[in-house]
Amino acid sequence: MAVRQSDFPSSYQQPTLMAKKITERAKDYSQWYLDVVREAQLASHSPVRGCMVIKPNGYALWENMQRQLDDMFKETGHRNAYFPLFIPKSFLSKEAQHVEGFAKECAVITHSRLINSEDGVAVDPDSKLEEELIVRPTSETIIWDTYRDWIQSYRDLPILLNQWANVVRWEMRTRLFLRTMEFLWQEGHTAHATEEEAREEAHRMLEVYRSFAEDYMAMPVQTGVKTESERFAGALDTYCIEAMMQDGKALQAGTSHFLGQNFAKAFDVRFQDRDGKEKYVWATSWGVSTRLVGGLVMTHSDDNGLILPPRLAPVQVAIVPIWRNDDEQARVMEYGASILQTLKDAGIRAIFDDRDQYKPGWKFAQHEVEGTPLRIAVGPRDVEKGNVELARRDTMKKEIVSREGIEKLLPELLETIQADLLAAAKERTRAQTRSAATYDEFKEILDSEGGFVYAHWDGTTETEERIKNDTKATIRCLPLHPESDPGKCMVTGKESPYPVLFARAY
RNA sequence: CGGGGCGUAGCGCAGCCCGGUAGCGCAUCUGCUUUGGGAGCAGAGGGUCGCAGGUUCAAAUCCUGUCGCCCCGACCA
Repeated sequence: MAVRQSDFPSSYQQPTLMAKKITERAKDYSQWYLDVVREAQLASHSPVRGCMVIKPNGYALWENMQRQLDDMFKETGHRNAYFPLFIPKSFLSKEAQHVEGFAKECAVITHSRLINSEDGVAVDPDSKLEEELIVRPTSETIIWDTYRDWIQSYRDLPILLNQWANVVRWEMRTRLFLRTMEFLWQEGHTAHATEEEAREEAHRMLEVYRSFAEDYMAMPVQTGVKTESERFAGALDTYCIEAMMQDGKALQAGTSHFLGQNFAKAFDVRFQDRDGKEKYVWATSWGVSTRLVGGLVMTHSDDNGLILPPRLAPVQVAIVPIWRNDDEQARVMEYGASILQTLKDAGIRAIFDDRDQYKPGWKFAQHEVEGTPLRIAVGPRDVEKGNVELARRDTMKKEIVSREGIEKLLPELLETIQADLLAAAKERTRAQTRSAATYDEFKEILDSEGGFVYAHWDGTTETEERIKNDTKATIRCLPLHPESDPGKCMVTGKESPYPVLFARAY
């Protein structure tokens, strides 16, 4: 795994918050989530409605996600590029379903200037734009407008690009990380000569997301394909990864779209193929966002705060020194510093928390609430005996181990924690996944336990809509490679070839 | 957009019903003592009470308006 040495984050020098107050999960999950995000100092609400300030702790986590995902994109042949934040209004209207999907949530730029006024500044009415600009809700349109100029021949294909960017969707109801009006994400946009190749690409990137979620976030996911009503506006097929949160609600954690030739036709992107004929290009797009941070919080954390999987934790090990007097301090500091060096040399992201304005107990609590996977405490007794006290965040268990060999022990232990978190999340998700034979049973499960529910469905949008209205549950996805398991739709009794996955979702 | 809540010190809040010129905890600063699970004592600094009107001798408090944010429901990643 890619690891990086880390010095003490500068944010740690700043005053920290008052005594932590985290609502118990069982009491109010929604409030618990907000409390954890606040106490772990991941993000805070901004002065702007629905937007957030991502604080250093939260951003470091996002950076680790970015770094890993970016490596995975590069490994699958993609390069990064950057397209503008602003999109001419006319571009949005070129693909009919795409417009319909995003029209209701676009920020529109109408003027370019402010003037002085009695209350400070006002919009200068003389600066009205000839063509209004849309703040990108996603970049298909401007990218495909550009691809038209890049593609003439089959030799120009495929184009495999990704961009890291911010996007804006004017949401009515927001929640830190899970749904904000502005969010950070990556969006891949690829162009292919054949349908088969584009479909392969969409599946390849879905697999990248699945493995990232499980291998790095330790967040098990269900993969599948969306129904027509849940499909990305403008896509022929939307593939997704769906994760189950602790409270029994599903989270769409990533999507990969097979766009067919919709955007190629809308933006007139054609190429001359080997056979000399002119054809429209096939497309995909795929993305994950800072929403993943919210998913990570809700997958692993507990009533004591954040729990981070070691592979993504900005700080993997925090070393806390303990002493009583100057003499002890000198010895403990030297001991701790040497351990820090040992860990850094072993490629572990470690910090030595030698701030003397905080007592050890305070630091213990702080590193716990911030989710640091491992804590090492070193005091005079440890110096004398050549030991350290190791504490695991996930299990909250402590043990004394010899300082000798920690450069081997700790990397293994971090991987053990990573594996244990995934196993625990898998087991929880398994327990939260059920099947319902009848509509009554379906409702009963949703109201009592929540979670994923497999049930038969007749394949119509009408029935899907009715279920949503009755129960607030939606079809999260249809299996990618369904095994034949025929039954009757739990609502209409019509034929159903296989069960599909339902849940109430974020 | 409907329902609810909240704007008072950096953060979290009390005070408002019953008007009298602003307080508590944490944080910050100084000093001393402390340090194996969120330290103690003593002292200190810090606030246009969201904004604008109005009532009044007097408004954080009452009235009107306005702006903003958060939470719960209808759309979405």
